[in-house]
Amino acid sequence: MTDILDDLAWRDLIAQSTDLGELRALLAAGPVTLYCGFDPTAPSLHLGNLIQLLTLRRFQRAGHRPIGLVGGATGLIGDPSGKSAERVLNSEETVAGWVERIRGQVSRYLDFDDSPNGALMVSNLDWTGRMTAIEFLRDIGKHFPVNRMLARDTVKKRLDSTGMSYTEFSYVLLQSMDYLELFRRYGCRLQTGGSDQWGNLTAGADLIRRAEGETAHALTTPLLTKADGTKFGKTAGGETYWLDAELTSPYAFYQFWFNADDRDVEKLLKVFSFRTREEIEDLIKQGVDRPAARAPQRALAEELTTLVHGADETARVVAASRALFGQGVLEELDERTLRAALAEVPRAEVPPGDLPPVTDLFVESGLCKSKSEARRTIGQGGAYLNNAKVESEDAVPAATDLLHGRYLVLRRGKRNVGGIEVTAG
RNA sequence: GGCGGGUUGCCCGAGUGGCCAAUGGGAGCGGACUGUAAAUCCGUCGGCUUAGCCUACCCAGGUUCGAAUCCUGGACCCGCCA
Repeated sequence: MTDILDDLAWRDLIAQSTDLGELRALLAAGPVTLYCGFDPTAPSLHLGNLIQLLTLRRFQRAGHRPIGLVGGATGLIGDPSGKSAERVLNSEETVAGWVERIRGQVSRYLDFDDSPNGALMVSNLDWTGRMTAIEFLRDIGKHFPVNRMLARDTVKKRLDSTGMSYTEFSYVLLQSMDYLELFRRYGCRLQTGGSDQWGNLTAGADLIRRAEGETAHALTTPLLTKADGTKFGKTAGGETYWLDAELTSPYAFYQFWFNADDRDVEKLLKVFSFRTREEIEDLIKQGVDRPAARAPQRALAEELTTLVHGADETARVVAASRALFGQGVLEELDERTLRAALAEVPRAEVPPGDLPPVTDLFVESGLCKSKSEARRTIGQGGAYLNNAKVESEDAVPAATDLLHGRYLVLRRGKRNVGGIEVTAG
């Protein structure tokens, strides 16, 4: 088996770490218990969190025991790391709801069994909830010199600008206490996270050394950036790609990977794929040799969509993508697949009877913002009805155009697909 | 408090009485296009019942046949001086 640290290094997944040599020796000596925390700051985790989830999974596959921690307590406080201004506190009920959802998401990527490296799930509310303020201040607070806390980057930046409440100032104590608690309960000796978490991770390792006189490690992954300069995991408009099918449809999720820039695909495969180094290098080569085949993008999209949404869902979105982009013959699609495909794209319903003009349908489906835009698109030859170019601005679909008696597939340009369904009447 | 400059379409920014739905750049969108990629080039880029009409250049009034452009009042922003 390849060394887990070598593998992570090859994948460019190591940004900062405490003593790497020591960590390597520790990992070689036997199963190591490690953890990564996920704060409930939204109803779902997103692509950025996925890197951390997969890192835990990689360690588990290498024979180590991962602990997924959900921040039932820390989510109530708000991590100031990387934030330029104080955050608004979420209500306890809201956070509690998010904790449950995120717990389910984290579980999905780890294997829970009775083996020595079976995963664990915890919430830090388990040990902070019962703690008194006096205990916290005496047992934990005593180990944190204020002068050192003030020197932390996160704090310094905020003191120079908008300031920071005592609540957020204390955040690092809670997260450090989590590490100490997991060290005591499970012998946890490694905490992973994104590079913005470096301060929090090392603070936890420090606390373990002060309180227990033992060495614990921290390892961070670099922040991913895209070749075009936009933030990884965000749409052009800044919208986030979520792991929850309700928030980001599996279709959109699949399309995100499929559309990956050639310049980014190698990086993405290394970071997200569980394929071996040889397989990944082979895919990259295929991409270079025959870019038109989009082999690396396709492999990446299918692997990640399967991982996050399951094989059935992936089969559906692959079929939907092929059909909607004109590679399959729409008329040959069975109704179930067509309906599933259209469920993934912007669409509208129209009442039975005479169909409205194509321009109206483009607006109603959300493909165009106004009728002028729809007319313009048709004039520029970029409008398609059932994969056939719309030739006239006055075009009106006929009843015979309806697929399975009730569906129309609209497309704007090469990539934007929309659907129309005639409501049952 | 005094003096001066500014506020234009998604963003930046030109426009000092009719030729202004408003130059130019960016973003976006369509096409060329081989690939649902990038780059490049071309086109497009307020709305509508589209030979026309409606709404728009910070807000409210006014002058004028006609105002983004002139006048009056107001709001906000920015410099310089106290």
